[in-house]
Amino acid sequence: MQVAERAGVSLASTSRALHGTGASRAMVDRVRAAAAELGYSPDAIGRSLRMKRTFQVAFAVADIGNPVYVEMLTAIHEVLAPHGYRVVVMSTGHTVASTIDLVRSLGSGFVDGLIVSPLRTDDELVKAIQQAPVPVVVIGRSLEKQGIDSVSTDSAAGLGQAVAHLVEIGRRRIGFVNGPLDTTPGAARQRGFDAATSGPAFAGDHAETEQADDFTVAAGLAAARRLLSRTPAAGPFDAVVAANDLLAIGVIRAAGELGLSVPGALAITGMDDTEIGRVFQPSLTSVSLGSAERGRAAARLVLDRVGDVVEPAQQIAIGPHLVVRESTLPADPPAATPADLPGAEDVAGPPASKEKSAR
Amino acid sequence: MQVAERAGVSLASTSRALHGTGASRAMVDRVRAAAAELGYSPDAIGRSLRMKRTFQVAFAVADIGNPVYVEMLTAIHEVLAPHGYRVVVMSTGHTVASTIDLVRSLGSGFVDGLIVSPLRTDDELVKAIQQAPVPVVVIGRSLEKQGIDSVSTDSAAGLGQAVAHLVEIGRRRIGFVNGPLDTTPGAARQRGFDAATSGPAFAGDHAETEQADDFTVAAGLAAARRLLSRTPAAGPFDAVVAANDLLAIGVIRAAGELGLSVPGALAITGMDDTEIGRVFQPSLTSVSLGSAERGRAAARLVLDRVGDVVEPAQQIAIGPHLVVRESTLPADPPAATPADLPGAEDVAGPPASKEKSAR
DNA sequence: GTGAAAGCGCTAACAC
DNA sequence: GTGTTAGCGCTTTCAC
Repeated sequence: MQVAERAGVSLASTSRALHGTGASRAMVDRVRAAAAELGYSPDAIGRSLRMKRTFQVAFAVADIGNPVYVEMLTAIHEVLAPHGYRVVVMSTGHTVASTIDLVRSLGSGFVDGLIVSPLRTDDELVKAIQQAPVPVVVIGRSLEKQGIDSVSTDSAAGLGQAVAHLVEIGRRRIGFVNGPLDTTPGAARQRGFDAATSGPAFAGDHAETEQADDFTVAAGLAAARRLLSRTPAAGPFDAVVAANDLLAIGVIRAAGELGLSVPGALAITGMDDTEIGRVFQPSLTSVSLGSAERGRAAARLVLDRVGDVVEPAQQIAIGPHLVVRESTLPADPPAATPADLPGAEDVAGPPASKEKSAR
Repeated sequence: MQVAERAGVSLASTSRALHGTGASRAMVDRVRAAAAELGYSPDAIGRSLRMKRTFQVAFAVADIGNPVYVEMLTAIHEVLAPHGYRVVVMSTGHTVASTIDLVRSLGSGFVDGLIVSPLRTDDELVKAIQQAPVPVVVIGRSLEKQGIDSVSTDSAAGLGQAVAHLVEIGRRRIGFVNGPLDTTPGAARQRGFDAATSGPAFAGDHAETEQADDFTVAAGLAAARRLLSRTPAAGPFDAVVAANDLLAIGVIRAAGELGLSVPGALAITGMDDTEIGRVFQPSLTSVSLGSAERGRAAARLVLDRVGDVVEPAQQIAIGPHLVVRESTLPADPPAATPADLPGAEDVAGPPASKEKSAR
């Protein structure tokens, strides 16, 4: 700041001039000019120390490479950046313990808030979040009762939508390829499948689950091989519900290996409605969980909180909705592309830069 | 810090005890205990102000959603996190001007270094980078002569590899679907294609370029439709080289529309070797540009620089290499999946968590 | 509307 | 090996 003082005014005035409040036109001009000349921009750290705000928000997930989290990150960034907030990417690690460490590390005050989507949760983590020194928003299961801001979606209901759709197009023997049950999404989706396929409401003849080791294509392929090698008494499977798009693509590949046409012999649904599913051949029917929307909602929540809104914990729910594409088309069309790019039908969301890319 | 002083020692000792240097066993134990009791962790901002280091590095690209950048981000994070560095995600915007603004903003000192991969570059940006107050590493074209650390790859040569491969498997009439020419990658790849298909070394009969509006699936589909609607005098195209994987997938879809089998009637190559290409049906032959490796290299470079290594600007080149998959298989196999998951053959790189995902 | 001065939390000299 | 002290760059009272 000594530098900008070359404008012949005090430190205080310089600060005031550069940062809005209470300075005369003349002062502002003078200081601005001097600052421009010297190529000066105020030090973010000094500012942070004084103001006790870093203008940074952390986004933490287990695996930043996951398309779903990438969509969230993009959305979060888009909401936060215009407000002058930077986004710090962090990893929760794969265990609850490492996630707790992460939350505790907020104590050093390098961010004003945290958006976290933990794969696994327990009471200790909940407690750590409750005691966190900065606002924390959880994307995942609802924690309203625990007094924690959260953005959730009903993936169990989403699974119900997928099953209902398959039954509606005449499928009766439905397999479910799920990911690890000890994860929050894995557990929720299992609940959804079980609910949808048990009781008199289920019009199908058979329902069966096979568990994949992970939410990946490779794991989906392996699990689907196991599932499809079995033939239920009611007859061979005519549909498979996958717990996410990556698993679903593994299932499609397994179907290919076995010479099963998709959707002719085997209809397949995914979940998350990711780009990869939209452009796949056949394009993938998927339950959208509104990843971008959840990201935006979470970002707005932290923004509220850091702006010292002190209302009680909020819970925002984003409804799942099914997007029907080729992989569950009633008739088995030739391997041609539909008139427009698959996925064109569901450009309902924001006019975001979906399918954008380069280099 | 007043708090931790409850341990009955001075501020300085507390700092020393918590942060390594020169404190007795007893002191360390005592302070650690007190700190643990009070749930204290040292304030990152105060520390930064004093040390003039933020322990943060920014990673800036035009579009964080692009799979290539996601791979880089993951790799960068993996290298930096163990060294105690946080990663701040930023956007370069789509114009050179906005990228220049970004570089200038480093003046406020919120990060210790920047890794940037600009789509477009000009002299002014180069100058801004040279004058930047913190180390900047550019991923893209080589800027060694300009005294800027850079990590580059020879995508032009990579295009040559793709063309050579197609010629080798007997293709003679090769189309090229490129992205915008006014981008650094677009220009380089055009140069590569032109070099590979002109002069006596080219054993093919015809070479022709069609430009897409963007590096996306949709743009690739549109461009491929235009390209394939033309029939060169030498005969219909029997191969298409795409400037990246997303464009290539657009080309595959266009081929589907026209009833052209891939690779039977039309062999197709992509570039970037992304997950989406690896799992696609048919899996995509692609020129790997070592995204993760470039990310790691860039991260190590900034790490060197912030550790005040003062050597002259470095330039690290990552060689492109072709990964052959189904989309250019000499014979047209039935639509079955190969024995293992496509892409399994090229797990040469790090044992990274490729195809990892969840939720 | 402007200047002077205090102090955010920390680490690194510097004495002892 | 430990305590004392200065000061990093900024914003914000508090006087004027």
